[in-house]
Amino acid sequence: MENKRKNSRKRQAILEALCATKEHPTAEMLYKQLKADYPELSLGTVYRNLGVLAQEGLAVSVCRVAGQERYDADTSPHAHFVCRCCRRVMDMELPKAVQECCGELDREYGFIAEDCSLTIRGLCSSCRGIQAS
Amino acid sequence: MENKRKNSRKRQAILEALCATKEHPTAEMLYKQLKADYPELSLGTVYRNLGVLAQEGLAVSVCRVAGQERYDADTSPHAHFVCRCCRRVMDMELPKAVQECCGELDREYGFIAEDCSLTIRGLCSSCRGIQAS
DNA sequence: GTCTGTGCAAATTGTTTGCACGCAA
DNA sequence: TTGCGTGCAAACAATTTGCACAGAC
Repeated sequence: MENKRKNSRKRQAILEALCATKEHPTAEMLYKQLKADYPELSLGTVYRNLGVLAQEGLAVSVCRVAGQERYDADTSPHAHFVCRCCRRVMDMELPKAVQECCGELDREYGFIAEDCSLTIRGLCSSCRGIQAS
Repeated sequence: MENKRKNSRKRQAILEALCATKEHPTAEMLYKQLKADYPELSLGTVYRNLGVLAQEGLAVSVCRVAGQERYDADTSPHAHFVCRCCRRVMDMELPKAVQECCGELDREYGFIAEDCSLTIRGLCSSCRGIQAS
């Protein structure tokens, strides 16, 4: 019944890298970054550990951008803005009404809300000047 | 400059099928359903036309469930509930605060909001009794 | 006749997995 | 020594794409 997980240096490194950034990296971005310090690291290990960390609640997969999943170690309730031009993912405040709405789902629909994700897509402040369409 | 698109019977059928359901089907679900009436239909055509319809604003890809994208012809602002057990996707009301928040992104962050998606995951009323974990 | 739409199958791509070995406990 | 963790490469699965032909205009 106990947690049989061992301390793995690589899992630790993946979590630390994820905690240290606000970029909401993809598995591949993490892989490339960590490859410098852990030359023998493999992409499969990154995916496997992101899965483990997600199960443990230490990380979440935030949304998909350009076909790739983005990960975040910040599990507090917040919303995300995704720029369709530079593809950055940025944190935003989550309107209180959304959190309240989750609590009311039970009463209103009989649903149990376990996870809530608000994602807004558009153009960020840097890209709005560059791009028109 | 004109719309050079021809009326394609299959594209029409795909859009109609999408309009007629609240199931937020996957490309494959649409394919299987339409295959009855259009035996020569191919899955690639469904994907291609979903892309075209999305570009024209007649359909949207709503969210990913179990690795597959779900599509919707209802492009009015609303939220979605995804049951992790039966994997149904259901419409919900979008809190007014969320729509307001989109309008304020410009002032607050300098972002231009183009699309807003609120997705809540959990257990639906049918599944909550069946499943515990 | 021209040009868009389609079937088909191959290609692409993000992610997962099997296996043998490595390493933490 | 036990059994989780990892590298590697193959497997997978959803989606995309090239090409030749079909059908709408």
